[in-house]
Amino acid sequence: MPPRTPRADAQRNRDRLLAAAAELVAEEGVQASLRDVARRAEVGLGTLYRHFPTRDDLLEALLGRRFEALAEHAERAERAEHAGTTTTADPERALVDWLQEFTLGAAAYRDLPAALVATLHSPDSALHASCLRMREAGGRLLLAAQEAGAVRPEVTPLDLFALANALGWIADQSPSLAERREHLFRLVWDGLRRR
Amino acid sequence: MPPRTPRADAQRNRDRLLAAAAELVAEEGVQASLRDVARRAEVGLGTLYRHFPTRDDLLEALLGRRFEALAEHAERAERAEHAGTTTTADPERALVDWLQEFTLGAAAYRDLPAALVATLHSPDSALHASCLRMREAGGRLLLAAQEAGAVRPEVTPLDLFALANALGWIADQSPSLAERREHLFRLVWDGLRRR
DNA sequence: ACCTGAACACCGTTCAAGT
DNA sequence: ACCTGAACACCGTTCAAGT
Repeated sequence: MPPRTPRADAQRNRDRLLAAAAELVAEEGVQASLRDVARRAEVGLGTLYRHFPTRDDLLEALLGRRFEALAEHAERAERAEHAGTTTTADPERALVDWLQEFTLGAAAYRDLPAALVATLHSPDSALHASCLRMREAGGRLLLAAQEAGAVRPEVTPLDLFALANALGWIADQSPSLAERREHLFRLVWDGLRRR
Repeated sequence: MPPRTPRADAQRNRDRLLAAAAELVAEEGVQASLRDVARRAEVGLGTLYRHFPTRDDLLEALLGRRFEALAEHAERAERAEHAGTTTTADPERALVDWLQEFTLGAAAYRDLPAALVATLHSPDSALHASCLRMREAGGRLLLAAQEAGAVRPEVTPLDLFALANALGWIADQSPSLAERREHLFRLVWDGLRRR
């Protein structure tokens, strides 16, 4: 038998929890109180744990679509490069554009970068899969840019992941640093380019 | 009258608290439980708050010397450059060396970088003064390196502070990134150099 | 199947009571 | 002058009891 559709009240509670979490996490960051989420959703605390046994499960529900979109973005750029015949495919440009968007996504909420990096060593996290897919898609864009001679050969996909998260982390730590996000991005990016 | 020497038991408690905090913060990072610190010091919880009203007061007590030393390091290098007559003063080298040490100091404990960056907007923090002195000393080393044509003119002291903290943050987030600390430092540093 | 909230073991912070 | 620990208002997580 195919999976049954969930009971109507369960589905409703799940929706309410996600809406409440989206608000609260946007306001207070990844560390927002789960009790507050349940309260705002007007749902019992146990109900939250039933739907999202772990904080990472909740975050994955909030961010999954965005991360999938980022992976697809990279995969699309990759295919465009392979198909590049008449038009000059520009692997460097493709990587920069993607990296900018990735940096924004990795810092969608305050303290999200730390959660994403933690994912590296906890394969059971609900965020692990979508995070890995993004890293791999970005890694292939990196390789193309390196083969085109635009990026230093000793840069690894992990370096990219680390630096993008670090840039997102900085910007979320202080308003005066948030202003300098693009400037800092350019400085770091220039460190990755072949000279 | 000059300030009286503290009562012997008060001095003893302060020492015990600092010793316990040094251990615990080294083990668990800046967020270590203050209750645990008091317990390990075998001291009442109120005693901890009397000596260190704020977590930042405790951290300043733990790190003050180290930060002062870093500021002095930069100031020494600065004076050496001014006095540079026969020997070739090397402002770039002086800045890199200092920045390496600064990056290590800013990440002396897990999550310390976040506390230091927070200092930017909270002038009442106990960490503010020593942090500011470091930033200013580093800023003068930066200026010298820029005047020597070694570093891009659009890099600010705040950029330096932000990037050093970001590098320290990365290294403390995951063992596999800690291994790449020097490599990442070189990549970022090369982004700051004039090309 | 699913929901609820009390219960447990923790926090940070304050403050009345002691010496 | 300094120390102590109970008290308060919060957490995250679990689980017996309900529908």
